[in-house]
Amino acid sequence: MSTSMADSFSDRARHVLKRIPRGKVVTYGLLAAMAGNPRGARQVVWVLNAYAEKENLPWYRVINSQGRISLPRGGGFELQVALLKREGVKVSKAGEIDLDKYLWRPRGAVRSRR
DNA sequence: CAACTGACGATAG
DNA sequence: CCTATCGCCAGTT
Repeated sequence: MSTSMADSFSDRARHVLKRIPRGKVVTYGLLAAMAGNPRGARQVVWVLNAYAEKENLPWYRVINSQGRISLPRGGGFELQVALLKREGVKVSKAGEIDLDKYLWRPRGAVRSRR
């Protein structure tokens, strides 16, 4: 195949990010894992800062493992909450989101043992 | 090449 | 529940 396949973590992370459905969210760590590096949560942050705006990525659909908004008040928090609510995601005043309800589970990856 | 930087995460107290 | 600390990893300086 082509030799120009970057295949970098950043490329994969951005790719996954674009697949997050409206109204759903993923955690930094989960996104990193889906991109091939379970421990690349911090790289995800880097990717978001580096490409989100440029490539119009749904950066606001990424939250931390505790189900909370990571951005600080006055530093993006408000905007992220607004964008999420706009997609139907309920966000508490403290910035908490119900992961059981909104976490994106690609292809029933977890096989919800019914 | 060493040090630094993050919107993190798991763990310990 | 909360703060502190350490480990991770790629991109920057």
